[in-house]
Amino acid sequence: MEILELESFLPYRLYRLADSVSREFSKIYSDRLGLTRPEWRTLSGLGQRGTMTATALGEQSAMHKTKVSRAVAELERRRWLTRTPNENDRRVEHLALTKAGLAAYREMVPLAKAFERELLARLSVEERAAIVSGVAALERALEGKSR
Amino acid sequence: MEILELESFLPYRLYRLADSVSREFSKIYSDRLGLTRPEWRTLSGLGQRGTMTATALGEQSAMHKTKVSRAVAELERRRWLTRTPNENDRRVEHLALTKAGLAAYREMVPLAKAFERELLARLSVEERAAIVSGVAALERALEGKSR
DNA sequence: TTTCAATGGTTACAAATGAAACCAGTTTGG
DNA sequence: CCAAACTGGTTTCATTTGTAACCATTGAAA
Repeated sequence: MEILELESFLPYRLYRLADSVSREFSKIYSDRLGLTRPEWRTLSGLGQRGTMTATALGEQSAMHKTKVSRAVAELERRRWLTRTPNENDRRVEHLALTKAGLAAYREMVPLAKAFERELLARLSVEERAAIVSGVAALERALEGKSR
Repeated sequence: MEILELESFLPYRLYRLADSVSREFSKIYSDRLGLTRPEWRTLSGLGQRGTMTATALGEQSAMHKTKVSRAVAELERRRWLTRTPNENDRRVEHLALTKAGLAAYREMVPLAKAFERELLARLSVEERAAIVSGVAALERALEGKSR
């Protein structure tokens, strides 16, 4: 009978790997700042780009709009971001970090970079190149088709 | 000010990629058999190994024991698996697929393999080698440390 | 204009999840 | 023996998630 070896099945391995990395990383923003993943991504997107609409945030960070909506609401509650209505189109709001939000972002950036660095430091030069280019290749392969 | 580029941040890319692949693949077992991911993994684990305990299932397929418990309950409800109490240790149950469960498994295996094949077919030989060895390298790097 | 489809964003509801408490049963150390 | 401490597995409860319905506004078409 034909069997499937789960441990070698790429979708499974990929998911498991991502999950485990993400879980590890989440300790940083969760333990430290009490953020959820959508909240962290929102903080990160706004920190990086300055000002964005909720839709743009969702596109940049691959989040469903309800996730964005809730994350934004929570960060607003903490007074880490503010909304500014768009003059021309009153459906749209521009989101930006406050001083406090920016401070949190600034605290996170070096931690995130260190995390990534340390993760990659456990690999050899070739392995690092392999994972980076392999991921990039799969990303390209999925463009359009998925999502 | 130091910023973090989310789109290049490995944990994010990995998660996004895995999520997208997994979502795509889930259509197969979800649309076709109405299974959730934990259920699919349970089916797959038992199909592959024949008989397992819930704990073993959780280890093999990286699932929390509550997920396993619920997935097993659902597959049992469908009469796709049966439980047999362990003689020596009455806390333990051995799980195995029924005829119907096996039939579902047999239906899934070629689909899963085709999915993986088609995904990899979009990559060049080098890219395929890169993703496979990169993932393997990261898996090794995480052994022990995480989870 | 008025209507109708589309868009930005929020909300309501149901399902999936994780943490912790729990219930057997089992082992270990006095 | 007997009382912890432990283990396999389930259940409860609070939180997170996704889908779909929704509201307000805008743009396009008639």
